[in-house]
Amino acid sequence: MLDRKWIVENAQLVQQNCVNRGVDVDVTAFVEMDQQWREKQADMESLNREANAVSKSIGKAKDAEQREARKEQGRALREQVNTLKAELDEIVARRDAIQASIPNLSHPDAPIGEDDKANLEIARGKTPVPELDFEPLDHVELGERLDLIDFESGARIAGAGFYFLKNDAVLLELALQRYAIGMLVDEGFTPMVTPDLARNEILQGTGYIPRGPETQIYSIENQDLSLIATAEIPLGGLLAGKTIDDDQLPMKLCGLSHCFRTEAGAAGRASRGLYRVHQFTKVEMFAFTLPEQSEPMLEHLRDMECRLFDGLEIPYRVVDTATGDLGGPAYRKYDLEAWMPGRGEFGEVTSTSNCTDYQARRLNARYKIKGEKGTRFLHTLNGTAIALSRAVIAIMENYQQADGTIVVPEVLRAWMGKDKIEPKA
RNA sequence: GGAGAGGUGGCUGAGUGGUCGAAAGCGCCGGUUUGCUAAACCGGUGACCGGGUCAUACUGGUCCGCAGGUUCAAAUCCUGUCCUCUCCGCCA
Repeated sequence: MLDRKWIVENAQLVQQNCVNRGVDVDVTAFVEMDQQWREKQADMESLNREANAVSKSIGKAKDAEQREARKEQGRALREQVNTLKAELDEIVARRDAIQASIPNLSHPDAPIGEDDKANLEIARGKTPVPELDFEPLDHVELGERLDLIDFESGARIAGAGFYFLKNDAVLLELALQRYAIGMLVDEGFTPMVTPDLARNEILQGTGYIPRGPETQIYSIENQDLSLIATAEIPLGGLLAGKTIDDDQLPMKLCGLSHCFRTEAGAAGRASRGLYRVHQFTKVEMFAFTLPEQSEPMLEHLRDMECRLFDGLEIPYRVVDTATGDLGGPAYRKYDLEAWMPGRGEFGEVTSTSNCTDYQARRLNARYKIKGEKGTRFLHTLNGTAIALSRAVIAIMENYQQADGTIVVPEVLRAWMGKDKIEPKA
């Protein structure tokens, strides 16, 4: 969320930003409620002061009669405080609800537009989109022919959207994990295998809504826990409620986790096969930084994504996400979209966002500059290193050969122990 | 899963109903002393939300894991919850 005082002081700018992002928020109402809150707060504090004074004087009362009189006075005052407190709570609840729905500010260079159609292609990967001299198959077809993915059994065991990876697909997934994590560790990221579940409090702190009609999140019945949708959740939660020294920043982490998404109502041709599933494995980058470090860090995360996909020699484009497509916490976001011959179009494979202090404020993650007074909110960034399911699609489809086999990308051969995926003899 | 102990400031740790936002020590900051360093000595040193100020000063409130409750008054009593530690059971 944004800082309350800052919103009040920049109401018009905030309102305009909401418009640019296509979010319907009444900032004026927020400002009014904040004003009311401040007034009532002052009233309550002065009543409290009185009541405290009376309470203190009871211990020093001369006799029982005086003591009883003061007790009565104290009771009456506390009564008033309670009434006022109830009103105040109500105002705060409504005010905070508006505050929570206000999205982050947007980077001045982010393209302004309603939805993903306004996204701006800003770069291409090193590998050009190939001209195939045969009709390419999509990964579903390939997976079936080479016995790599068993959607049918996945559906029987857990429902549509679940799958078994088999045979070389498993080796491919493991090779990709090892490839990505290796490269990240070399760049100073601390690798972590995270919990696949998190408390709802942490989900909310990172900006995910655990329950409700539009939720993407699986929650555990009778427990205050949900399955994570991304390692961003536990990694962001790592510093929730904490204050760290500035000399520990920037902090670069990479998390390996499973990701679970309900994907309610998202079926369709474009989400066939592995493209949109309920569970997948992902290597995620995450960074906590000082405010002045976050913009260069976003470029760094994007560069890591490019290097990973250039290394795999997969054609892709980089997209600068439009304001209307940013989602609440992101100040700026880049997506990598890999060429997927089976679909005949680019498909999103990574996404990296600078959330500035928006996420940190909700998480209450702060830093302290040594020798200075006070604390301030960190900046947080996240970026996909490799989302296994989608990277697997890109590899299968781009590396398929006319003879139906799949060549293994050079950089993965050592990890896979082979250079070609072929039908079993 | 069962039994027990405990969660207090940056850290260690005292505090069982009012004089406690909290002793003491450590650490940290400033100073004195001192060939340098160290030591010693003196002083200062929590966070959050308001009011106030150009900014200070000044000032009100809240905070002792978290959430409730009892009371005029809670770090202290009660309930729930989370976490940590020890023992037992179970298990990869």
